[in-house]
Amino acid sequence: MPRLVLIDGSSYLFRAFHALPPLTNADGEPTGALFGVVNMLRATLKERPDYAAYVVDASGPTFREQMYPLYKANRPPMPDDLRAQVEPMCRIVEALGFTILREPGVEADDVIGTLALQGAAEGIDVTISTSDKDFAQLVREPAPGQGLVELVNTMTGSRLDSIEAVMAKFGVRPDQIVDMLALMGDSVDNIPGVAKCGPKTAAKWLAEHGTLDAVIAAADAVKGKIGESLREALGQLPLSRQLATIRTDVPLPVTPRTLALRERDIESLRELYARYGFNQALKELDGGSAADAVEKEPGRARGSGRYAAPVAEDAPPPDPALSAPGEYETVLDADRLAAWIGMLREAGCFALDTETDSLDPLRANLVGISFSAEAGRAAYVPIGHDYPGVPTQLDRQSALDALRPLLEDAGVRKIGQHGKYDLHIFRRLGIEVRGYAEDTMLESFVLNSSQRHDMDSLAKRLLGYDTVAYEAVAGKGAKQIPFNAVAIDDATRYAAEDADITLRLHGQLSAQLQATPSLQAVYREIEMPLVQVLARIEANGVMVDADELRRQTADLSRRMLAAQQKATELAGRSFNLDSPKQLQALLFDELGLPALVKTPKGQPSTNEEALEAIADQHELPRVILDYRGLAKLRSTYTEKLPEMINPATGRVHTSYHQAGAATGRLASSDPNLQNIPIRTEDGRRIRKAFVAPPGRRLVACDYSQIELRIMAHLSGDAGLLEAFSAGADIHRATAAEVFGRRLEEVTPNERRAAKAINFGLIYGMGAFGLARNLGIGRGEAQEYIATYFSRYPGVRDYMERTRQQAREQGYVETVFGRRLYLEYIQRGNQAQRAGAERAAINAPMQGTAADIIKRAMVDIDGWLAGQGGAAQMILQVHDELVFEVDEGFVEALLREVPRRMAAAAELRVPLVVDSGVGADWDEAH
DNA sequence: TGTCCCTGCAA
DNA sequence: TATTGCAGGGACA
Repeated sequence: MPRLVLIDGSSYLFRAFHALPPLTNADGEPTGALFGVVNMLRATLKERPDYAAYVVDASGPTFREQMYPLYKANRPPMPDDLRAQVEPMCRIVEALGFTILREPGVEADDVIGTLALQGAAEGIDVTISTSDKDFAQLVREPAPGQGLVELVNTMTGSRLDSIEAVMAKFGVRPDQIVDMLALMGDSVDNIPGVAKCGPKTAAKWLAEHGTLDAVIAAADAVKGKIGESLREALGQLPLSRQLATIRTDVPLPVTPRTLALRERDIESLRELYARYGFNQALKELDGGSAADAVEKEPGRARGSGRYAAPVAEDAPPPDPALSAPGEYETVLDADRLAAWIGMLREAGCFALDTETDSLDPLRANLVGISFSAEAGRAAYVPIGHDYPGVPTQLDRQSALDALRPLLEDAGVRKIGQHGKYDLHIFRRLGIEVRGYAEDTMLESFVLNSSQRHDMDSLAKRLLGYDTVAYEAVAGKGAKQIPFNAVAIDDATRYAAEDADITLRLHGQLSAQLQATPSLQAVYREIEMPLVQVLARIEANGVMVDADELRRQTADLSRRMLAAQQKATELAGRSFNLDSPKQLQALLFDELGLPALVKTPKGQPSTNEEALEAIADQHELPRVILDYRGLAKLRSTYTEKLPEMINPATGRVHTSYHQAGAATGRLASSDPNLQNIPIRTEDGRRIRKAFVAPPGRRLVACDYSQIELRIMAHLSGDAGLLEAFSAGADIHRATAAEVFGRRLEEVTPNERRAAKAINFGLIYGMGAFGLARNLGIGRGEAQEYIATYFSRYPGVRDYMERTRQQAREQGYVETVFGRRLYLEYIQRGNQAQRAGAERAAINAPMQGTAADIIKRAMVDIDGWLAGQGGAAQMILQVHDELVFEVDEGFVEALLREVPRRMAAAAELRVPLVVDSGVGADWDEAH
């Protein structure tokens, strides 16, 4: 949605004049207010509004003075030092590309009010940039076809973007603000009000009566001194209300659409900045073009590259404050720590980061803590540095004890970058961080999941800033030293910057999120609540029977050896069975077997499909296939999992990546517990090693066919909806439709084919893929697909709509509004576009399923918190949740969890949850 | 030592 | 020429 920024120029000028020291340039001209305003405007430009206006008061009387001659009568004349800055300010504002508006007869407020409502009505999101609280009366929430109206105060960073936010700040709704202002009066503007009535009283009355008129009507009933004051003021109140009302119907020579931001006039800016001594701004002008060039390098494509960064955003101008080193303090004594804690508490919101000696949050030791509540200012508290000659640091326990009340205070909001890591560190030190409210990694993920979300990338992309690389302070590769061996001065540069940058990133990212309420909701209602849930699951871990795995390793080893001997015999020479390259030479060159499958690089493939294809021509391929299956299980699972047991807990703790999969799914690593085998007998045995401790059981609950159900919901196809509503076996029902059978006539083979079709549809399959999967001809596969679509026309239409939508807007959405941007859908080559279309088909289903289970996890976690530790969530595998449960609590859990999972979304088909109980994961599944 | 390639496990 | 991931071993610079 386009955005219009309306800047209340007069209010900023006054604020900056009084807030900043009386600076002058080399010629002695006053520049303080100018400096403040220019910085504010450059910050505004960084957010790249589509339209912008800088609104100031014209000279001469306004309608308010005609209405009430005493209006603003006691306002002192503008100081000369300020007056002198007005003209240069206008020149800079012009040169920056803003339109300046000055309307005689009305105040700047009325011009802003009029444009704001016009803009919102035209579907433009409007940001009013002001330090004047009276504008709260204009706040509007977005409606269909209409933009929102929000307030920001760039000086303080505060933002009022919803009715709720206004309520929180003033205790009344935006539409009650004028009534409140009338009751309170305003001594600065000389608006009369009720004596002794401040915001609290006004809000109380309005909460009771709703409107000023109702308060007036009920005035006789108000008791006490304040009641007398109210009755005395009655006559004045309607006038006060009128004076406080910002007009929204002023005839203007412009409309929002005529306020497009102009190209900035570099030459004039250079001259003006030089004249007034704005060196940082000047540097930005000169450095800007170089930074742009750097940023326009293509982003690193990831994975298949079917989607990646969407429209390459132009590099933001580098933050000038970043070109100078930030004001970073090393905190080495208790007094400074106390001072910082006081500051952070006062700020109410700060960025937090920890430094440790390991990447594994369940093993890492705390080395230092950094925080920042103001851009450019940050502190680093070293507490675990350890090298010859290290300065005296704060004692770790006393530092933690000092920080604990702040960190555990839910009323003080913390901002982090991948804060789940820091939550683990503090939890292991006995501190439960509360008020973990913002995570820049997740903000970035929700805004555009296919970009990178590490801090270095974010800083580069959003701030045009190169962070101090970890390698620069700790070295890299074999020479890397643990962070506790890094010199404290270097550590401060690195760690304090992390907190500083996190805070700045949040400023940008939260503003971007505000612009899209659906994304804001995904972030606020799904991702942020999930952070603590995932941290708990990771901390719980799962019990693994190492002895069982060792027995399996021995068994696998024995069978691998036999296969190896057999293979050597068949090949007539020894070779490395693990080497695709050697295998390729042996099979296709020496033995002359046909190479029917190619790798993506064009080499003859030795993968399963290729070996199966030649298994009837030679004995060797079958032996290799057997060997491979065994080797995979041993190297990836039975050997590795025992090594992953955390000695401190005796359990295996995976790590869930919340910003891992572009569709919104979680990913798991170290170890990956989302790909434990199940399909073969040998593989399934590994699940027997995932066990419950004595007195407990494992309970597994999984969604039945959730993605197909989502397809039914999204497509609205009558046949599919009916099948699910009737509780049918969906693959059997599909087979009956496609093959023209009655349900009971469907053969196992037909059901298998139907299942392949159903899954293929979820992945955007074509006839070629289905043919290969089923081992049938392309023509036959095409017929199946055609028949499927004729039986389920809603699905066909939905797929076409989705492609269309993806092509037109560049992204697709889940039921809950999560987006996946598809860069290559518009500008890729043929293959890339086709790939992007398949991803577009898949993402709404996969992503909605991810949204649903995430919601269920948050809900269930809340429920479990009240169950006294009788059960814990220990695994998530995309459509399945696994719990470790006291034996006596199993029944209760089975009553509650499937119900809550099924209730996590209201679709046009029921969500069905299956569950199982056992001593190990295999039994429970 | 770091990186790419091939392979294969899960939903 | 079927989606999303993680990870192992080999090969090579």
